[in-house]
Amino acid sequence: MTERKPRKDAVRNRAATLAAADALFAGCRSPEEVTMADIAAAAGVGKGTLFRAFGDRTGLIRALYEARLEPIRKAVEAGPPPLGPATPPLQRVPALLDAVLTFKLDNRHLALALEGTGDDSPYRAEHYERWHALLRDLLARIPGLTGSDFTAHALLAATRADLVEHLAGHKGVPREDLRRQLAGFTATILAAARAPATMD
Amino acid sequence: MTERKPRKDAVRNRAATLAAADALFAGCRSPEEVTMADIAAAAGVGKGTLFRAFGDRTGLIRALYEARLEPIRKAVEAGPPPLGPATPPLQRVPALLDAVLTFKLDNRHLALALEGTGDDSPYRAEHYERWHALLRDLLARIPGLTGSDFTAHALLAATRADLVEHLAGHKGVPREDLRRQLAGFTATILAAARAPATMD
DNA sequence: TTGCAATGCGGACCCGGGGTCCGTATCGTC
DNA sequence: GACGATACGGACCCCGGGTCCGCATTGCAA
Repeated sequence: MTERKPRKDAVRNRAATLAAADALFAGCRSPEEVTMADIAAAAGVGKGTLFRAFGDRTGLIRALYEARLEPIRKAVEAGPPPLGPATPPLQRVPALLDAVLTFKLDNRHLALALEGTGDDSPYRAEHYERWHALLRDLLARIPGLTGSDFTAHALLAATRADLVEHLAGHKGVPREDLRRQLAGFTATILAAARAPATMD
Repeated sequence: MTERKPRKDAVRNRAATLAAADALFAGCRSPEEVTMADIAAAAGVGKGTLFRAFGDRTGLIRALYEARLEPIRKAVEAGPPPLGPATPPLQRVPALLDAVLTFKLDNRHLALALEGTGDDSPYRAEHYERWHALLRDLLARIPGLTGSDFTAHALLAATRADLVEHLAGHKGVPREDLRRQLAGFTATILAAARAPATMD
């Protein structure tokens, strides 16, 4: 009912804008130095068009981000192990976190831009909710683990875009090292499930 | 040599500005809606004075933040246990993290404002470096724990201002609950030191 | 007390970027 | 080919961070 098929030039412009924005963000040190006018110009489009299509800056970035995230989302929702739903929690949790980390490594600019919008916290984004809920439920199914809700938040916090950027970008930690570190950290927590903590 | 004693009105204005800024940040939902002009007006001071005293917006916020942080810093550097240097790592690490969390709970507005400046990541701030180095060294002294550097980052990430705000502010998690959750999480990691993870 | 640098004050001003508006061009249909 | 609906684009507005410079205060010295 509220479904109006969009005009052809609209879709083309939308695609052009996304491509241009992606390129610009990828080629800049800080997402802040990419202005909306830049993107419009690079896409060969007027600013009005850009704002009509995405609402505002955050909308544009979010659209880019989710487009990139799509394959991973699918792999998680209905893919083969170790990411897919048929995997037991003890293997799936590390796989999920590694997927998130890998994604942020591959899309540093986007993740940074998204978290850096500043209008509201990244925790209100729906994709964060999804990741968190999934992780929490998996953790809850692991016997011996308590505080799955907070633990899920904490694990995801270890993959925050600016932390990844700081370690991989600024400090020069190699990709595989970072993955190993996160895997080790995750394993530490999961291992504790079998030898429950005594808060002495 | 480069030490010039400041004029009296300068110190008074500086103090007035800090007080006004603190009050304004405390009374607003989002730090973004407090403008420099607002602060200047509330302090009964011109914008020029404000920028002369603190350099820029980040400088002001940082000054506020560090002033508030001072007592904790001292307690950590040369205070009694469990925060002081005489405490063995297994007790001091949880104490430190709880202190950080408590501080952020008590100064949500400041912490949010500081992380939200957006000009560069919170990981470049010197106080972050201090916390991280201290935590890392403590963790390194715990036998059986590996990856102390990353673990320190991850633990601190669990106390990020916007996460705290999301849980305590938006989701309404009570203060004591949050502290317990973080304590539990920390304990989980420390406990794993005695029963090392087998990354099967 | 008065003179005189030096230091600080303040608010008018600038600038750059996000977001809007509306006359005009394009699309798609009849 | 014509005409309503839809989208375009860039001039325009607004607002906030940061600057500048003529003027006031301070503090030292005579």
